[in-house]
Amino acid sequence: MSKTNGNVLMDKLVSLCKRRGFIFQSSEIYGGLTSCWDYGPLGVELKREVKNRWWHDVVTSREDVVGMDASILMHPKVWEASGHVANFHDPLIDCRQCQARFRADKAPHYFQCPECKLEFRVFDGLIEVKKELANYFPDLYARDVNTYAGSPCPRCGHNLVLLKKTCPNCGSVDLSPARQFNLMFKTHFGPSEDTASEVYLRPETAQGIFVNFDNVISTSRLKLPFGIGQIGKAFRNEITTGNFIFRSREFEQMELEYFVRPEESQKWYEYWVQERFNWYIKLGIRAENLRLRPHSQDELAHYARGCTDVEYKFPFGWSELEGIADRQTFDLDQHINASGKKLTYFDPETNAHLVPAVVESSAGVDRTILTVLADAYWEDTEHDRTVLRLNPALAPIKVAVFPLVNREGMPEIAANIFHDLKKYMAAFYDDSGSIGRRYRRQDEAGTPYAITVDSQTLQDGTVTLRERDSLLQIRLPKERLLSELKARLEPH
RNA sequence: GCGGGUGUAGCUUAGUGGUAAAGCUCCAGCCUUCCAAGCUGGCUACGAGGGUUCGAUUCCCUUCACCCGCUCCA
Repeated sequence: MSKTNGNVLMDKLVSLCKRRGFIFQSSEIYGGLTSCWDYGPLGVELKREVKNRWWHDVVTSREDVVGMDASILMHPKVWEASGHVANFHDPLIDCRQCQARFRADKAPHYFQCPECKLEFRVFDGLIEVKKELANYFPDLYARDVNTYAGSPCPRCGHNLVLLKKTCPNCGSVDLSPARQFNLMFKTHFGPSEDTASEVYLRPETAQGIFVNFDNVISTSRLKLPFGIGQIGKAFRNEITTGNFIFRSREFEQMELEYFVRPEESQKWYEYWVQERFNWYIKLGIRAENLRLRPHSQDELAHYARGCTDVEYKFPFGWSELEGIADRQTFDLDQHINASGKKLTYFDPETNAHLVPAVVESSAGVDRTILTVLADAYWEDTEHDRTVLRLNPALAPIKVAVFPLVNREGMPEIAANIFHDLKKYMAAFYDDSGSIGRRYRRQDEAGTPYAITVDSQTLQDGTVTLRERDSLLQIRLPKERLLSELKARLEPH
């Protein structure tokens, strides 16, 4: 799909979301706030349905998973132990020549020995030297590029100097200094703004699970393997935001940390990759728009043994929805070392303590919402209507109730049906304008079913039930509506 | 943050140095026996702030937001 078409589709989606009350720009009356979005009356229902499905499928329906809900503000040491303080930033450089922006360590670095004039280039972690000098560099993969300047020349032992850095795009040396971007939000804990009170808004929910590991296992009688799930907000000062709700600075995650015996982590990793992929299929996302993308070896964090993304084919291209990672014992080890506490599992089989490995599944709520909306968006040219073909179980409004015309008691009968159904599901009553207009409105909101009271209802008590996607109608006694709808709305 | 593009009603567009038009949507009615029909009436806009000017939506500057790219991830 061309970029232009993708943009058009995204624009239409953004427009529909606003028009129908799914998603609004944050603080719109003040001009908006970059990358922040608010969920309106329909959007919040859709979001709740998505989160409820996850919570049900990953937590409550499983015997081996429990949930929790940690505070967004946590002790600053959590983020030192997790590695976020040290690593959650990227020094970036701008090329003044071609305007390219790149990570500082991606810029080719030229080093020279001032004594013997040995020269070499480090590019993307790889040392490049003339063949005849190769034996001075037995380890062709560089250490951190920043450690070469001042280190001894492998040929003569004098200290190397950094000759220049160049733009990986155009080769220019006219580069801006590297700038640090800390991706964590800092805020003040307590009313006095001294540095001692600085804390972070969590950049992920996972750490709330790790730091509560001991609390949970000592109160929940869990046996390996077991998982702890959490849904909650996370905050990151992303350098580049955009694509509607796809990448924002405040977002919501659905994370599962699944603890396993270290020797079984591969098995469970594969299990969860498949499980999570299937979850999106079950949500009703078309399989041809979903794929799994295993990370290559050089993409992996040093402690991770495997990582696979679930990707969706958005109008703007394939992008990550969720990451599933085999993180080994890294996270618990870090907190064990930093806190000095024993975050271990007592294994009754071997009568010994062990640190479990963890398989993490980290999904984006907002990205799932965007996926659901993009996948459901359909322009039905045959009937000249726009339809959100949402999975009925996810739809913000499950059923709309209409009187065909506003007379002969039809509105009263329809209103009674509406009130009865509203006790059990999100229902919507509408008696304005033509019947066709009312159907169209609900099509755009993704309402899967519409009930219409007509003149035959006055005689035999039956009503029509219209299906959103097929436009087919069945007629049934109004007493049977509730059981019929309940059956149809059951998630499968 | 840097570069490029965009910004008039909910949406799509028109227009002008003298404070703005239309279609659709929406709201209130009328009329209507099943898919955006018709009739009447109504609400709603020049993203924000400065400057130039007698007067700025229009010209200039700044700013904000959105889109694309660089980058990153949920």
